[in-house]
Amino acid sequence: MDLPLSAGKKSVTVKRILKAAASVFSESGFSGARVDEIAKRAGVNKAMIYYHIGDKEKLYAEVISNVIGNTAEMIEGKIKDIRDPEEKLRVYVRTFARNIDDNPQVAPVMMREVASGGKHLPEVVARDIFRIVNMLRGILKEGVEKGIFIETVPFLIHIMVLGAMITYKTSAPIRARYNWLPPGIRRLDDRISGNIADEIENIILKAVKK
Amino acid sequence: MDLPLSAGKKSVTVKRILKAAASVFSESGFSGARVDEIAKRAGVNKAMIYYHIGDKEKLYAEVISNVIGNTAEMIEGKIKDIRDPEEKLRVYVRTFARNIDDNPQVAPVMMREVASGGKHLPEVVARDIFRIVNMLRGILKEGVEKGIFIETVPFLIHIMVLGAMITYKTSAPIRARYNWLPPGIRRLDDRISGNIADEIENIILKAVKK
Amino acid sequence: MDLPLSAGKKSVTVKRILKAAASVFSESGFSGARVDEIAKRAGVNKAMIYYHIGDKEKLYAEVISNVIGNTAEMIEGKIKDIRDPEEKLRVYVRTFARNIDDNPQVAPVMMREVASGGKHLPEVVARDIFRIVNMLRGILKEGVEKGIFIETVPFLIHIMVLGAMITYKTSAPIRARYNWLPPGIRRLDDRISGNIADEIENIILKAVKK
Amino acid sequence: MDLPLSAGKKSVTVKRILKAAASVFSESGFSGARVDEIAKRAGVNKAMIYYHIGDKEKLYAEVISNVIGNTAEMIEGKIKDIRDPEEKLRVYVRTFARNIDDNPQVAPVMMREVASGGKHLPEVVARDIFRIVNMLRGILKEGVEKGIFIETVPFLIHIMVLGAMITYKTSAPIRARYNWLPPGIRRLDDRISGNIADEIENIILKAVKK
DNA sequence: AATGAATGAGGTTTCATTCAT
DNA sequence: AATGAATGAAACCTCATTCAT
Repeated sequence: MDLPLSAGKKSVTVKRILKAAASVFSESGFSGARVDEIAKRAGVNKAMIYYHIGDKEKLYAEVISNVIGNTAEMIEGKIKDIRDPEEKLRVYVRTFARNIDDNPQVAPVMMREVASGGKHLPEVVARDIFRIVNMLRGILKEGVEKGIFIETVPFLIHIMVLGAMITYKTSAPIRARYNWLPPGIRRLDDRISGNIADEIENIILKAVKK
Repeated sequence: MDLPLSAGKKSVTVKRILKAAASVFSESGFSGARVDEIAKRAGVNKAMIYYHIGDKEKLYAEVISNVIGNTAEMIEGKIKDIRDPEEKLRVYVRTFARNIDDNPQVAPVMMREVASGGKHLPEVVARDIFRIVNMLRGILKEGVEKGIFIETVPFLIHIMVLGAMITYKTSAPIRARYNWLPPGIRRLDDRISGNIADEIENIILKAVKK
Repeated sequence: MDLPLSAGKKSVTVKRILKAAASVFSESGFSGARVDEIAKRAGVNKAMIYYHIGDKEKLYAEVISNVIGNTAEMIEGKIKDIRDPEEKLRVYVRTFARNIDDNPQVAPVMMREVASGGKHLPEVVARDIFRIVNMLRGILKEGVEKGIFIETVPFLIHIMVLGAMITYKTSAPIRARYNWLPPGIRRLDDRISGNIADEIENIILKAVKK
Repeated sequence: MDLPLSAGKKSVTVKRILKAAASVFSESGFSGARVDEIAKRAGVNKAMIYYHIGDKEKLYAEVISNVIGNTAEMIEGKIKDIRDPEEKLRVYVRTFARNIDDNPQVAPVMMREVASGGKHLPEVVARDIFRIVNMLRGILKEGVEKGIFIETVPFLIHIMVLGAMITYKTSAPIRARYNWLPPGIRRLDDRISGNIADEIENIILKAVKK
C-alpha cells in the first residue's frame, strides 16, 4: 500500500528534502532538528531548503501535514464497504496500526506534537484527526443502535487506541536497550500490526461489546 | 499526599531551579528549553544552575528523575494493603491518574522522553518504570489465579492505561484551542482523575475480567 | 625565501584566519587569546573560524603546525650541499636565526608550548623538531669523525642554540621597556641574524671545536 | 638549602595560597590558571585569596616575586668568597642550575613571562634579573683583565645559560612523552644539576676561555 | 578569618538564514 | 536550480569577584 508521504508532482529535490526532514524531525523534534542535518541527509545544499520550501517552521509544517495528515481518508476508504460495526471497529484499529507501522515517523512526530500542545500543528491536520474521531463515533453509535455495543465515550476509546499504539511503538528502542528486561517486555516486536494490534483489538472490543 | 518533585534536604535555591527546569523542559523539551528561561523562572542567576547542578544535560537528568522517578514506590504504597485483585487494579489506575494530575510535568516529559527513544532516560528511572509494570503483572496474575481475570499481556495493559492518560492529558490544550470541536471532545476536563479515570478503569476492567 | 606560514592551496579566508590566529596566540597564549580578537584581526565573521577550521583547540593546533612545523625541511635544504662540518654547523645556526627573525611568532609560541609541557603540541611537530636535533647530531658526529670536533651531547647543543635564540628574541620588548638598563643590554637589536647569531655561532663553534 | 618561596612571617594560610598559586600559574600560565583551582589546591576558601592577597593580578605578581625574585642575592652569596674568575663562573652556572632544580616553578613561569613580553613582570624582579647579568659581567670582565677570558657579550652568555637551562628543564615532560625518541634525548634526566650543568659549564667555559 | 552562595560580564560555540556566484 | 561562504543573533557555559553570614 502506498503511503501519502511525498505524493503528487513534487520535484525530486523537494521530495528528498521532505523525506530527510521527516526523519530528522521525528528523531529530534522541532528544536532538536538541525537544518544542516536535514540538508545532509537529503543530499542537497542547505540553501535549497530555503529556496524550495522556506524556513524551518514552514518545513516542519509541511512534514507534519505529510506525516499525520491524510490518515482519515485512508481509514474511511478501508471502512466504507463494511457493514458490521464490530468488523468496522476491528478494521479501524488494524488500519491505524498499519499506518503507524508503515510510516515510522508518525508515532514520534505525533507524540511530540501532542506533548508540545500542538504548537506547530496546522489546523488542517487537527481537522483531519477530528474526522477520524468522528468516524469512530459513527461506528460506536451504530453499534449501540444495533444493540451490540454499550455506551462509551468515543474520544476516550480513540485516545486509548492511539495512545497505546504510539506509546508502544516509540517505546521499542527503549525496551530493546535494557537487557535486564524480561523477554515478555523486551522482545515484543516493535511492529504493532499482528499480535499487538490483535490484542488491542480484542481488549477494545471486549470493553465495548455488550 | 506529598508529591515527589523536589523532596529531601535540597536547598531552597536548588528546589527552585529544579521546579523551574521541570516546567520549562515540560513545555519545550530538552532542545527547546532555554537555560536563561529556567534561571529567570527560578529567580536565580544563571551561573547558579551550573554551580549547584551542572550543565543542561545534568539538569535535565535531574528533572527526569524527580518527575518520573519514584512513582513505583508511591503506587506500591497505595496497593499493598488491598486484597482483592480487581480493587487493586482499580487503585492502580486511579493512583496513576492522580499522579499525572498532580504533577503536570509528568505527561509531557514522559511523552517526549519516549518519543526520543529515551535518549536522556537515566537507567534508574527505567528500572522504576519496570517495577510498575511488574506490579501490574502481579495483580493480573493473581486475578487469573483466583479465576476472575482472563489471560492478558500485562505490558500492553500498562501501555494502554499509560498511553491513554498521557495522551489525554497533554492533548487538552490542543482540544481547547479549536472551538469547532464538539463539546464532547473539547470541554472534556483536562483532569484525568474523576470521570476520565473512572471510564478508563471500567474499560480496562471490562476487558480484563472473565 | 618564502616562509612556511600559510602556504599551499588554502583559501584566502583560511589564510587570514590562520595569520590572525598566529599573531594573537603568540601574543597572548592559548588561554589568553580571544576568538573574537582573532576574528576581528582576520576581518572575518567569528563563525567562519568554526566553519573553516573548528574550535579554538583545533585552530591552535593548526597554528602550531604552521608556525613551528616544517622547519626541519628548510634547514635540511640549506645544509645538504655543504661539505665541511664546521660550515654546516654555522649554517645550521644561521638558518635557525633567520627563521626566528622572519617568523616573529615562532619564538613566543614555541616558548609557551614548551612551558606548558607541550600540552597542545601535535606529534607531527614533535617529530619535526626531533628531525632537526637528529640533523645536528649528524653534523657533530661527522665533525668528530673528521677529527675537528670534540665529543658533545648534541641535544644540549641544540637546546643552547634554540634556548638562547628564543629567549633573546622574546626578551627584546622587556629589555626595551626599562630605560635604566645599560645600552649594552637594552639597545641590543631584537634581530638575531647578524651580530647576535654570529656571536652564538662563534661561541658554539669555539665550544665544540678541538 | 632553603628556598625563598614563602619566607618571612606570612600566615600559614597565605603561605598555602602562594604555594598553590605558584604551582597552578607555573602549569597553566596567568590566563590559564583558575582561581578556583588555586583555592582548591591551597585547601582554602576562594574568598580568602581576595581577603588575604587581592585579585588575580596581585596574586600573580606576588608569585612572580617569590619565584624569580631574590635569585641575585643567593648567587651573590655563593660567589663573593671566591677569587678565581673561572671558578666564579662555574659556581654561577651551578647555582643557577640548583635554583631551577629546587624551584620547579621557576623555569615555566619565567618562560611564559618572557614569552608574554613581561606583561606581568614587576619592575623589582626585572631589576633583580639585571643584577644577575651585572654580576656575570663583573666576572667576565675580571677574567678578561686577568688575561684568562676572551672578550664576549655578557648578556649573551647569560641568555645562553638561562635559555638552555629553562628550555632543557621544561622540555623534560615533552621528551618523556614520546617513546620513539632515542634514549640519548628521552632518558636525559630532568635535573640540570649534575651532568647537564657540568656540560653547560664546560661548553661555556671552553667558549669563554682564551 | 572563613565559608558557601551569588553575580555579571564575557567567553566559546551553534545555528537559522542569506548572499554572491 | 544549486553551491560554498558569510552573517548575526543567541545559546551555553565559565570565571573573576563579591556578599551575607
